[in-house]
Amino acid sequence: MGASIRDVAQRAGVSVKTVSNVVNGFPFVSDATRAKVQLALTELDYRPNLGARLLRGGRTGTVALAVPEISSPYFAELAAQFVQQAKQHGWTLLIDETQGGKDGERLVLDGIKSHLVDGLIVSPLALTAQELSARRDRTPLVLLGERLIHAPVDHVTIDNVAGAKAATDHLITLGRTRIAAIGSQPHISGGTAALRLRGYKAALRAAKMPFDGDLVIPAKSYHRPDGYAAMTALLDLPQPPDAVFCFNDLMAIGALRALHERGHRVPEDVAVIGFDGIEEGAFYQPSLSTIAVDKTQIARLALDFLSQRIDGGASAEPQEAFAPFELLPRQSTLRRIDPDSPGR
Amino acid sequence: MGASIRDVAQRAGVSVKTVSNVVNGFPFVSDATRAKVQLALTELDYRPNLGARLLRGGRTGTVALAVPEISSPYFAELAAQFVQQAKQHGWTLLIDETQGGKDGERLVLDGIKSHLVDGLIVSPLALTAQELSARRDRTPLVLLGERLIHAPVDHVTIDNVAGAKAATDHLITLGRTRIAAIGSQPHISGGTAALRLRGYKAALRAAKMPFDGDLVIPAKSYHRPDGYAAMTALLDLPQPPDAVFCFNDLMAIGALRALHERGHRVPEDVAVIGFDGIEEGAFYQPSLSTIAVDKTQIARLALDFLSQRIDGGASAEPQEAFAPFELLPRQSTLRRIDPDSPGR
DNA sequence: CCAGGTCTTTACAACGTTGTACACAACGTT
DNA sequence: AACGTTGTGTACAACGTTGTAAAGACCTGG
Repeated sequence: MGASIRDVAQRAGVSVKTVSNVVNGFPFVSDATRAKVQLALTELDYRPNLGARLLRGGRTGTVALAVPEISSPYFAELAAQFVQQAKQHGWTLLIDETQGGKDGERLVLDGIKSHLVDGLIVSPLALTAQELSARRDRTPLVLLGERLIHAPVDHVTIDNVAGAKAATDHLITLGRTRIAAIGSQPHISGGTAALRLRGYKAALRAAKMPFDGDLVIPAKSYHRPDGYAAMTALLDLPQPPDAVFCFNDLMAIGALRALHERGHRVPEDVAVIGFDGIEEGAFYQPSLSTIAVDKTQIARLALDFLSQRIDGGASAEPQEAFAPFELLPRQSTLRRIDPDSPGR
Repeated sequence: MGASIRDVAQRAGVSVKTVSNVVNGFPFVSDATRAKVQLALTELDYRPNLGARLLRGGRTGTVALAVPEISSPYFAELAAQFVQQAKQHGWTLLIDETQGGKDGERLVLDGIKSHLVDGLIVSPLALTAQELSARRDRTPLVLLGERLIHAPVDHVTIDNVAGAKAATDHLITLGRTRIAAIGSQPHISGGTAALRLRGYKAALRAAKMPFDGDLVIPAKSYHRPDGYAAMTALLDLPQPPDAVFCFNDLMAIGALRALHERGHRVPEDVAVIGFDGIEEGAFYQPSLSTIAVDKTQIARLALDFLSQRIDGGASAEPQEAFAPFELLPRQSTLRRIDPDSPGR
């Protein structure tokens, strides 16, 4: 066991409370005693017991981020942003993985480790607004992503409809006429997939282009193999598309892979654009055009919300914020292009 | 505030200790009282206060994993393994990022959040054995990676020399004669880079091939742009190589990108192999040959060690374990190959 | 020299939990 | 009838910290 505040007090010849005051920077401590205590503090290598502090009603200085899948580049990069930004708030970030299932998400929300974290940021995939409202735990919470947008909880997202529309518009501007979409999720309403599909449709409508249901391929898990399979299916159509909007970058990379294997040129035969802006896309061959979401902003906004909640800006209405996105046209859509210097 | 054990006791009409006994599965509680308490427990939605438990000397059920960079695919995939395996031990995993610096690593080791975690797994980049031994914190610790191999601490790694030799052997078997290496770190001794370089040299020696220092390019941070820059430098040599062994997959992908931009065919003109076995490599164009390390095993071994330490297999000598690796030959080295089905 | 203030330090209680020690009942054995 | 045994429940203290309240030290001005 390490030294307790009691040991320090004894060594410095003062009361425990005085030590506590020094440790916590309480202003009214004379320089003389402060020095004595500091000395004892370092001599004994004192480290406050977080358990006791926590019990006393304090903060742990820890916030948790729960994502569906930490090995997915988008979430890994997002988590990295959160780690850094959290540091600036003086927080340690605890990263957890829900594995996309209801159970995992409910577990986190129900606060397995409640009391251990000061706040919670969750990127839900499966949970419904109903289940969310039923939660008992009182830990401050911020949601990420687009589900549950009507839940009574702070929420950070991006404008998925606008992003999807921008992606599709880009393909239209290039003169493509049969534009496919990969990643719809017909059985889930109100989710990211539904919003991106809406943006896709809106762009087609605005350009007075017909909507062809055969060109919309559903996907379950948004990984590379899903994009690969979807693209394969599209190429098997009697009339294959000349452009594809994938609802995330990972599927876009799977699609690019399928196109190459089947001997189609990108972007000449088929243009491909993704969504997310993961680093992997910038270095892929060809480099992947994408709608890059501002992960730094997402982290910043979410942590600001959380900070407010924790510091007791209590009563306030649930807030919502939108992080910006950016169209990054790269080789997978731009025909004539000098090899852009990688990394961008 | 949630209900405390006191509230439950009152409602059930028993003492607090009895409630505690029920909660913790203490055997000598009659079925009648047990039922009463259970009822009160669920009615009040009781959740034990971890702070108090912790203070009382218990465990938190949390272990921390500290990696240099969570956004790097290798570490993200590794972390995902740890999350899952930790779940099987009944632990929650706290992921932290040291950002590769000494300060970050020392901070973790010195136990900012000591008392909060039952154990610690650290993948050190910068810390020396000396600094490690000086640590005061008594939290059980397991190291990952190859630095500090002589420190008095449990350690999980892979045989980097053998892995690097296997990679280089593979290139030699293909008949390559000018084999470059990307990723040396001349100023750091005993680290991963040094070991992989040693394996590379051993393979050359065994094949009676000359060692050419010009073909060994140092790299600082092991990211895609580092591989890109290194490959560019190699191609500018009067006698460029016909094969490259990159010390990790990310740099290999950067190298592939550079080769493509300069119009070289892979593997016909230059064969490329990486190290790590990240998912990204399987889908790259061309798919990346690699030495795939068994991340599942790494996580399992490390958590087993930690489990032993925590459960007080105290006195035991520091242990060391090696996780297996596997040569995965793919398109970036194999000349004639039907497009291998992606994902492997 | 004292009242009243400011600055500094302290004793005490409380946070919620569990280990220890003990009380009490019910039982079977001498 | 007295005894130990076994099973079931309880009171109390302690873990390390900090908020509260109040005591002590030291000033200042009347």
